Amino acid sequence: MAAMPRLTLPDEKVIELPEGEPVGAAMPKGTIAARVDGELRDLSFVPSADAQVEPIAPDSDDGLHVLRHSTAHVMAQAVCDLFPGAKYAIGPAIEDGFYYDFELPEPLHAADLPKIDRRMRQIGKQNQPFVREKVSRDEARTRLAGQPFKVEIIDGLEEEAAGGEAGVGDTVSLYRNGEWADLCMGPHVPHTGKLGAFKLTSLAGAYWRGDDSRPMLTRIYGTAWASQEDLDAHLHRLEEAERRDHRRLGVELDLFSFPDEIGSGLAVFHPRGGLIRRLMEDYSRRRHEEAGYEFVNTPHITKSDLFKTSGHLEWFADGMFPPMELDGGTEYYLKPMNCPMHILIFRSRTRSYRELPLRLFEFGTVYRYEKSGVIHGLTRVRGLTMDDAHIFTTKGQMGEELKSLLVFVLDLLRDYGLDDFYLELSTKPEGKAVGTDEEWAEGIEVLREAAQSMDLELVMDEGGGAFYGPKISVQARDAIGRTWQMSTIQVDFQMPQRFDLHYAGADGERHRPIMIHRALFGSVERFFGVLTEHYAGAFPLWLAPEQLRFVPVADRHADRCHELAIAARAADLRAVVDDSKESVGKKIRAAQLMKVPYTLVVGDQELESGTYTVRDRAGVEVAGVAFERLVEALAEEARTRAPEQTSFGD
RNA sequence: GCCGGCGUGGCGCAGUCCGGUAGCGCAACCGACUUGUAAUCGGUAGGUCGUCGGUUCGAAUCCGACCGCCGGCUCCA
Repeated sequence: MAAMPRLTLPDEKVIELPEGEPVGAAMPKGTIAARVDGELRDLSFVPSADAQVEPIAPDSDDGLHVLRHSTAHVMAQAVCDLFPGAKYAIGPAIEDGFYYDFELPEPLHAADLPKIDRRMRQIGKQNQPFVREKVSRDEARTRLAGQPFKVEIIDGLEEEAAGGEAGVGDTVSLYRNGEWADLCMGPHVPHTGKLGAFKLTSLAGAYWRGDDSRPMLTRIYGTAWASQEDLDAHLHRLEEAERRDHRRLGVELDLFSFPDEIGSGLAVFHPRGGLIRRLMEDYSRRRHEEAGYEFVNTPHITKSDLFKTSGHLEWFADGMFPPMELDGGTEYYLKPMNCPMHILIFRSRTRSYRELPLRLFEFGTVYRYEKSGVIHGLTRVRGLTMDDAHIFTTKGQMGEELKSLLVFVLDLLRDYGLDDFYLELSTKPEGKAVGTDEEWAEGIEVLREAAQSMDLELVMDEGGGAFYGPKISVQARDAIGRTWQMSTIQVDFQMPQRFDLHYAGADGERHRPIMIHRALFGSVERFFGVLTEHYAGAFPLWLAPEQLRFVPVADRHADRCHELAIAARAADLRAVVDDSKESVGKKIRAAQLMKVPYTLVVGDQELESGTYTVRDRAGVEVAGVAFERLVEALAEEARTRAPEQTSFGD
C-alpha cells in the first residue's frame, strides 16, 4: 500500500491527499497556509508521501504570523513602487504586527504613511499570487542586484553553508508577487487579496542588524489582524494603555513631575504622589520588620575604591555618573548600588554564625547614568530608590532562606494588588562562573522547589544567570495583561569573595557566607509607575491620597462637612471638604476626575435624615447610609488593603 | 549615543508652509448666584513663543548650534 500525505482537519478528521498535488486544493475554506511535518508551508507546497499536513487558519498564531509577514512584503512592495531607489532590508512579523526596514533616497515622514497604505490596498485588490521560487544563490544575487542588504544576507548564508551549518542548502527561496520579489523563507498567504485588516502605525530609525556601527535604516511599523474586529480591539487596547500611562496620570492627578531644571530621569514627587509613596514604603517597612530584617542607612557617595573592590567600576562604569574629584585627587562616585555599603556593615566587626542569616534592609537611593534615549517616565530613571536588602547566610541556611524569601515576596506583592505572576529562573552560564557546581546546583534547586511550591508558572532561562550566581525574577501581569519584571532574588557567590567576608562557625573556623541580593519593588519609582498603570490611577483605598471627599450643597452646610471630616479623620481616614464656591455638579466632577474613592454630598436632606448617599469614583450611588457605618466600612476597607471598593448596597 | 517627530501662559492646543509684532479651552484669581450627584454666569491676571546665535527694516514663523520631551534601535532571508 503506497504511503499518502495525510491532512488533519480542524475537527480531527483525517483525509488523504492525492500524491504530488499541492496541499492548497484539499484545504478547508479560509485556510491561508499549512504545517507540513511541523514546518510552515504555502498552500502551493507539494508534500512528500507520508507527510502530516495541518491547515492554518488566519486567526491562529501561525496564521497571524503568515498574515503579518505577507503584509510586510506588500508594504515593502508599496514603498518600492512609491520611492524608486529604496533598498529593503528585513521585514519580519512581530508581536501584534510587522515592520520592514528601508534605506531611502529621501527621508520618509509620517505624512507619507497614508500614501503607502493606499498603495498597499491597491496591491491587495489585484490579488497578486505569492509565488515561491527556489533558485541558486548566484541567481538570487543576480535577481536582487541593487539590493545590498539582501546580497549581504545571501553572502552570509553562503558562509553558513560552507561552515556546514545544518539546514542551509545550496538554494535559497524567493517569493514573488507581481513584479516585486524578496528573499524569503515564507510562507505567505495565497495572494495579496488574502491580507487581513492592517494599519501602518509608526516610523522609527533602526540600525542594520541592530549594530550601531552599521547604517541607520528607516523602519515602518504596522499592525495586522485576521479581521477588522480584531484590529479595532487591538487599537482599543492601545488607547487603554495610553489612558493608563503613568506619565499622563502623574500630571492629571498631580502626583509627580520631571522638572527640566533638575535633569533628565530625575523625578520629584508632589504631595499626593509623595503620600502614596510613603504609604507604599511604610507598609513595606512594617512587613520587613516582621520578617526579621534590620534597617540600615548608607550614604549616597563614596570613594572610588569601594566600587573598584566590588568590580562595579570594571564592568558597570558606563552606567555610573562620572566621578567628582577632590583637591587631593581623590575620586568620589554616586553609588549605583547599595551592596558594597551593606557589605561594609557586615564586615564592621567579627560575625558569628549565630547572627546568620543577617538581613540588612534599606530604601537606598542610587544613581545610574541611563542613556538619554532609554529614560522613560518613572520606569527607567537616573535616580531611584531601591527597596534593597542583602542577606548573609551560611551555605546550609541558603535553601530555607530562599524558600521563605520567595513566599515573602509574593505575599507582599499580592498585598499591593498584583496577583498574576510567573517566575523566571536563570541558571549557570556556560564557561566562567564563580562558585562551586554544588552551590549553583543547590541555589537553583531550592529556587526551583520554592517556585514549584508556589504553584506558579516557571520559565527557565537556561544559562541566563550572571556569572556570580543564579537568579529568580518575579514577573507580574497587570490589569490589562502586560507583564512587568518586578522582584529579583539573586544569589551571589562573588561579592563575599571580593570583600573577603567571613564569619566564625560553630567549629571555631572561619567560613565564607553566601550573599543574597533582593529587591521586591525593584525601585520604588518604577513600582509606583507600574501600580499607577495597573490601577489606572484609581488606587485602592489604603493607598489613595484622599479617601473621602465632602461636598456641601450650600455654604450653610460647610460646617457640618468639616465636623464629619474631623470625625472621619479620627477613624484614620484621609478626608477633605471641597468648600469651593462651585456648583455641586462641578465639585462632583472634580472629585471623580481626581479618582477620589468616595464622595458625600451634604445638604438639607442629610442634615435632616442623618444618612448619606455614598458615591464611588465609578459614579455608583447608594443612598441611606449612616455615617458611622460608612466610617467603619471604609476603615475596614483600608485596613484590609482591599483591592475592590466597598459596596454599600444591601 | 543614533534615527525620526515635537517644544507657544500650570495643562491641552491654534498660529509656523506664504515673516509684519500672540490666540482659544481648561485651571488660577475677583464678583454675582446658594446651588442636589460629571462642567452656572460675568470679569481679571498670566506668555522675552525651549535656549543661544544668524538672516532681515522686522522672526513664534527662515537658517545654524545646543537643551529638553516623545517614539524606535534583540526578535535570522
